[in-house]
Amino acid sequence: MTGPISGRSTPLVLVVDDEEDILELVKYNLKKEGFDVHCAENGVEALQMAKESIPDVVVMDIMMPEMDGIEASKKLREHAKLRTIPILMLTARSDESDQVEGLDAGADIYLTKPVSIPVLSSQIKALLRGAQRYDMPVDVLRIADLEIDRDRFEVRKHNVDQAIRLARKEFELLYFFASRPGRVFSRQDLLDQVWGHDVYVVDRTVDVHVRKIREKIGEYYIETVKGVGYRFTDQIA
Amino acid sequence: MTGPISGRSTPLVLVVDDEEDILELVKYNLKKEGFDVHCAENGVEALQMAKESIPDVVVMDIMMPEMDGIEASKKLREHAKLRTIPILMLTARSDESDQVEGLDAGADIYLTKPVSIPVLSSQIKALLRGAQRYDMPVDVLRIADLEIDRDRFEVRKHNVDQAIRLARKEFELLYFFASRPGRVFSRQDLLDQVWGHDVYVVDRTVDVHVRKIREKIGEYYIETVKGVGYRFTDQIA
DNA sequence: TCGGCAGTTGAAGAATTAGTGATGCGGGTT
DNA sequence: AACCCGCATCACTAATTCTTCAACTGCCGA
Repeated sequence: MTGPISGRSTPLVLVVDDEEDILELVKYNLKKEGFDVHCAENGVEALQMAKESIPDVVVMDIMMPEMDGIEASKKLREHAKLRTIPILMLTARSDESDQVEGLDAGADIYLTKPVSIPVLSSQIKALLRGAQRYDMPVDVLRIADLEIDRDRFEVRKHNVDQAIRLARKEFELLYFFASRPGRVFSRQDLLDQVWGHDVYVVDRTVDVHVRKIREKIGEYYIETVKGVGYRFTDQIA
Repeated sequence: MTGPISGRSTPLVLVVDDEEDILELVKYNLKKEGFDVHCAENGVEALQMAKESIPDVVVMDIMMPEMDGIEASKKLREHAKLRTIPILMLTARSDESDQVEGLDAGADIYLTKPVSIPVLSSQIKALLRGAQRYDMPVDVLRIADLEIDRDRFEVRKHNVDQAIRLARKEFELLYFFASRPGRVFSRQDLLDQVWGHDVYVVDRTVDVHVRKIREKIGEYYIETVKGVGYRFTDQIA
């Protein structure tokens, strides 16, 4: 299960539909898939609930009494706190112009009913992933001429057959850098993000780890920005 | 038209399909919709192209020779520079398990052929919007023909590929100026605001930093106002 | 044309910041 | 218990940046 951006342990999905049996069906199945689910029966209610407990994704029928899905999307996009919530729109009508209208109103994905639960679930996960692609771990991260292998805690260089083994902290630091090439991070940033907010460590410790990484993989990759911090080189793919 | 995250004026879409007539059709229509379009005929080629000119969205058929869409998605997600690119997957097969597999491999949206151009276009725009919402906010000040990038701590000039690196104080001073174009600051103002109220430094020091900035980015940007101080040019090139 | 401001320039020393080698501590292993 | 490894820290050295100063240049008015 992809973790939600909110920091919740299980992502919260707000499902909005006026047909109660569909609502129940979706709710039941999404819960089984490991989501937390809140429900609303129309746009007004949905907006209300969204404001109270900010969901990670909204799944919404387009045809509803009171306030339809299009209108509700627009309202969601107006609220600063809700603006970034991905919206998945559902409809019985497969009318193409509806679909375009829904998307242009701010929906991220448009699915036509009947929708299968596995598909819905995967789409929701895709939306959640989109919200935090930077943190989505891959087993092998490729950058410059490096393959950074998360499972093995080692780094391979192109045209070098011997894999390079890094210590845990060295690896985590390198992985963090390599996921965000070109960006400069202060020592404190790095301590907060790689070591953890609550850890008290002298900031020059970062230097020492950077040195060890450089010793092992080469000087080239991590650059010093004097007076500011370090960055992973942006040169060359 | 939604602006791309890359900073390009028109979003670049990479379309990947092995059927050449479909490729042409999609290309033609997306261009008409205002996108820039690159094409590839299989996963290998797509990966190659993506690395060369990083697209804002990838539209990919799932069934392809050489390397299929699923595999290509996974590879894209492995590359640090490509992993945040949204992927829209297309397929002739409406097989549900394919769809789930595609999404779980890292696609963001899954559409079944035949797909209408307006829908495709709206989905692409939705993806671009989504990427803008989620991607790390970039802290870039654009002025004149400069991009002053605080995340990367460097300055880029339009039509110059080599980024310019300034020392910390130079950068801070330039950023201060560029945030307030046209306004004149006395040396003392600058010392107070950039160096800090409590710092005791001779005011001629400012001159030296201005000189170094001019050496690095060009004479044009910071003007001398005799008897008063300096200012960032008003005229936007 | 000759000072005289005011800004520019080059160079040198001071100050700040990063790199380096070594040390100590602990946890896990042999 | 002795050892190895990973990690944090420190003291020292090296490198870069910042500041200062003084000489220089160009413009303006007397």
